[in-house]
Amino acid sequence: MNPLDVTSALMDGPGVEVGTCAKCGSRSVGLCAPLNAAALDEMAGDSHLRTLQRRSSIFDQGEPATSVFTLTTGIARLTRSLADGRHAVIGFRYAGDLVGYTPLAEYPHGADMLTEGTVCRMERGRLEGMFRKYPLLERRLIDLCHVELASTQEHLVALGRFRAEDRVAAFLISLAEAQERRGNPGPVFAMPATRGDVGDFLGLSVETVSRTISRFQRQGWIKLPGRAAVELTQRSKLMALATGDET
Amino acid sequence: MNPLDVTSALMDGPGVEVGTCAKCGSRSVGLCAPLNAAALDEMAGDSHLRTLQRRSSIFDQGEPATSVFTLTTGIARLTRSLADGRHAVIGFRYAGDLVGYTPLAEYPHGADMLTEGTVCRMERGRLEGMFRKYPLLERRLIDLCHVELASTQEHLVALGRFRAEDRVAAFLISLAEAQERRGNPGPVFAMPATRGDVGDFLGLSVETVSRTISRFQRQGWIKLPGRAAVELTQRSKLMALATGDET
DNA sequence: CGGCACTTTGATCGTGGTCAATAAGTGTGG
DNA sequence: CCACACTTATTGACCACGATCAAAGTGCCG
Repeated sequence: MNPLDVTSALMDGPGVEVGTCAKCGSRSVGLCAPLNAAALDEMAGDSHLRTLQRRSSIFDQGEPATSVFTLTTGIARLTRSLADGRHAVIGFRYAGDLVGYTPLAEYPHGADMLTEGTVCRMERGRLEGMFRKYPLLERRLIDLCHVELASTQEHLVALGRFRAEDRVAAFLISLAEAQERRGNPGPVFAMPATRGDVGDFLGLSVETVSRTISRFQRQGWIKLPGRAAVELTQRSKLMALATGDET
Repeated sequence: MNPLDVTSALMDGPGVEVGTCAKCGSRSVGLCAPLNAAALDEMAGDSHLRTLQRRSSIFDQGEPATSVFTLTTGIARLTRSLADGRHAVIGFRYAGDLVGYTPLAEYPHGADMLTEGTVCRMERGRLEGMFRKYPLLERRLIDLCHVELASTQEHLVALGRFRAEDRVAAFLISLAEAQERRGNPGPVFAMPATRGDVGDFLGLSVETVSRTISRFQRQGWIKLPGRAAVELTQRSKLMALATGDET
């Protein structure tokens, strides 16, 4: 397991049938991964594709949780806000990830787009109806949730016990790993999150994130070949910080 | 939703049949809540009760995840360790809670007892077999997991954005709420966790936890009527800190 | 070009960590 | 029963990490 997973990690394993969602047009890697063609068609029939601009909201914290979404393209940010305006980024989600499923009446967090992208929306009730018909779907949701839980717990350790430098290193590593799992071979990875987003994710101020990234760059551990890109040139150094191997 | 849930919160709702697990002897509030008598019997037949001493381990992080446990009496602590020996407490679990279920090959965290208690062990494979027979069980597991996820995300916000005082206040509130949900009417609650445990849970040092609790006591917000007990005498003050209402 | 959002860097300050010493429980064996 | 060891808690002194405040600097889009 890697440090500080920015996204749910369970990719198709053995025994997973691969199909294509008619609506989404993309190979199903998320919730629908275990479905066959007929089931995929049925899922697609109940769902609606929507294009979203950068920074637009998919749903807000506290809103009635009536829909679930599959992010089909783009990168999203999950946020939790406090009464006084402080807020935290609790995770990032990539194409293929399921967003907004909860058994609670209201979304416990908000979700918005970091890049422009598309989501596939389905009524929560319809999804729950599909569960009865396709038990594999329910199985899949359990697995996805537990993997997400494990990665959230790693994140917890990072916030509770890592220093600023370690957290930023762990973030960069997990960013790279998430994209590698999704087919980007590197060594350059997309980083559409601003310093502020990263700070809100890691419990740090914008300035500390900026200073730490500058330092990594000065040390030759990373390069920033553009506004929204990062290259990890000395990944092992970052990894050492991220895993807490020595100090 | 309350700040910083120390345990999974989904109690029996409408439509939940109530039975008694023959093996555990206790009313089923956790995973088995939706099962009828026959199903409970079958679950009980596949499970084994074990008594555990204080500080003894239920399972270790990294060990093959072959069993799942229902905590039937006592309080447990979930921990995650790093290579260098640092470790964090990622949650506390109470009687009725499911512990150790994961789709991963190895437990992503360890679990040990804070008090003496008993657990009801079942082979993971058998549980998964039960899923096929009793879809309600699978449904229940999804719900439990998502509620746990939401509470872990709250914890994340607390570690990322709360000051030491706020975190300790949030912890005390959630401790009380967890016990109230389980039938302890208060105003005195059990606190078997040491200052060290609390520190590892909140990302603080022992000294900071001790100082903060001392200050709360001096301010008359709490009382400590014994080694492992706490009474919240001015809950609203703690609540204000915990929710981030004003400063 | 101006306006805006984001980033970088510097200076200063405060929260909370670390180190250290003492106190208060808790358990064990003589 | 007390002596002793051991764990846990408390409190103080000091210091460092990272927040905050402030001010340029850098793209980017209308």
